[in-house]
Amino acid sequence: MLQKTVPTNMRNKKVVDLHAAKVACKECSLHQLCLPRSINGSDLEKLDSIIERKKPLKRNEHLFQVGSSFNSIYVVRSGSLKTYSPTVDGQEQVTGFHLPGELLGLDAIGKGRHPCAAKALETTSVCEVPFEHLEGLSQELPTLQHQLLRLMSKEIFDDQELMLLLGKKTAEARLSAFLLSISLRFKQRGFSSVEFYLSMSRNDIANYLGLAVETVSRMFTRFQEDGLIEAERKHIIIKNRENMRQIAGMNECCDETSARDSQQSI
Amino acid sequence: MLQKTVPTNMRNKKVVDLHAAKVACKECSLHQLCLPRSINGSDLEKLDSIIERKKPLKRNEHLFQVGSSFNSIYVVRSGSLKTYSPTVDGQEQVTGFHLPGELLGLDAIGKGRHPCAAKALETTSVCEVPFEHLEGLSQELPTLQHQLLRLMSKEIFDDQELMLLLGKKTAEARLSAFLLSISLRFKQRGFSSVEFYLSMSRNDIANYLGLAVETVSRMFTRFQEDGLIEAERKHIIIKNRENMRQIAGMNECCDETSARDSQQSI
DNA sequence: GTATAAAATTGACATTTATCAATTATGGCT
DNA sequence: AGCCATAATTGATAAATGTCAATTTTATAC
Repeated sequence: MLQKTVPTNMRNKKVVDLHAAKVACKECSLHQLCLPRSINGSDLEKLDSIIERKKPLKRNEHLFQVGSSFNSIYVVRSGSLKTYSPTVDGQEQVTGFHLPGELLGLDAIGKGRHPCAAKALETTSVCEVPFEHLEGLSQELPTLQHQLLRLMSKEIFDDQELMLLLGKKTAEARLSAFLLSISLRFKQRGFSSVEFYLSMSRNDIANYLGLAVETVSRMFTRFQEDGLIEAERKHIIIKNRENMRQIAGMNECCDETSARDSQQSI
Repeated sequence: MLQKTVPTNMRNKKVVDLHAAKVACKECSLHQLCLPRSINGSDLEKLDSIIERKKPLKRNEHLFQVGSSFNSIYVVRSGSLKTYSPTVDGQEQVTGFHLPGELLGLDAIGKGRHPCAAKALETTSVCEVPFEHLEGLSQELPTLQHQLLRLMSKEIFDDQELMLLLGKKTAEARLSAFLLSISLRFKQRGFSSVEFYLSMSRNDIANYLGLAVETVSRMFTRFQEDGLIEAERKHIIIKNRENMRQIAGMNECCDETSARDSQQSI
């Protein structure tokens, strides 16, 4: 049941609004969790039976709030969300954006409470995976346990990359890396990596990258002047990926690595 | 076997150089992994049998290098290490410091290669836990699987806290939060949270916090002028924890939460 | 114990990015 | 379709932190 029917035109690489996109199961991060070759049909049904589908969230609705008790992890099916934590001074820190096929809630296992909130950036639907059931099933199915550990490890790895960005990079390097990251993730989901729509505001981007909105806005302007991108609001076209890589301080290998990894698991 | 004999004077809260400290097993992050109440004697032996003790590392020796293949996770027994990733421009980004009882290598599970290197900051000994065996044993022992997931979740959570620090906080807030974090971790291991020795250089601290060495040095000076700490090189005494909390932008609850969590698991 | 290298500190200055303020554009709603 | 709140852009200025350079202190090696 997870492998939602996907219109054929969605499978082709084309500009697509996440709002309308259903992720192909083959691209879904749960692919290895729910459809690994090593799991046979009846085991698959077991997994399928523990997954609950929630009714779609509207824009700005919360999937979970800060401090709410942790019961399930979630997988984005369509749309997108941001996760954010409150800071003492009443602000918020955006900790991540979540596209179809990506998991939410892994940071809550330890304490049993969600340290961040998750809010839909657009109309969004998710699969809910009750954690107790997932743990139980992982106990039976070694490949499922393995995949779960891998996905959590990937999360740790990705967070460390972001730490590097926040700690060491200039504003233009941060924005460039951000756009390339989004581009790659679209590509991995079978959509165009050259032309896409951002579902988050400039404010959210700035917050995520540890910059002021104004700085992000200026960087968008500069990138256009320099012919790196075309941007009209949320509609982005990557014009010169190679230069953007250099600005982001990425060597080609980074991109390759990520791409390779994604084929393996996510 | 993991519960290494600890001199009684080490169990008391006193100033201690990590160099000489062996973590008490009760404080060890592997406590729940290797000695959970729900695991009986024979199961415990199974776990014990898969753990290998490595000969101590000397200062500046590597536990693993960037890109080396991932086979085991490691737990610090005594001493301390830093983990760091190379950046394109030949610099490095310090991604973490690891005190006795803390795990290393969780970020490598996903790709099967270590994305960062681990280097001893002083004479350091570690337990090596072959990952395949750990996975296999987790398959048998639900509590072990659960604990492993919890520890990975905690790592994700901690990384997100650091992201917040790097993205939103001033230099003084970063250093203050850093010192409080170290202080708390000493406390959790049964050592003084007021007076301790840092095993890392100012350079490493600056790198970790995304600051210039000079800035860190100036902040140390300012903290002393303001009576927040006494610092002579690596020897630190916390004089005014409450003010430091405020500067770090932490509400009291943060500290509590961390402390509570640590009792539960780490 | 002395020489040498490495680490830490301090000051002067440059640069980046944040902040404040004003304007324009956009999207949601009736 | 038009109004209003929100989001985005742009400019001017200020503040924080980085960079460069010099000095002092500490650690390491012979």
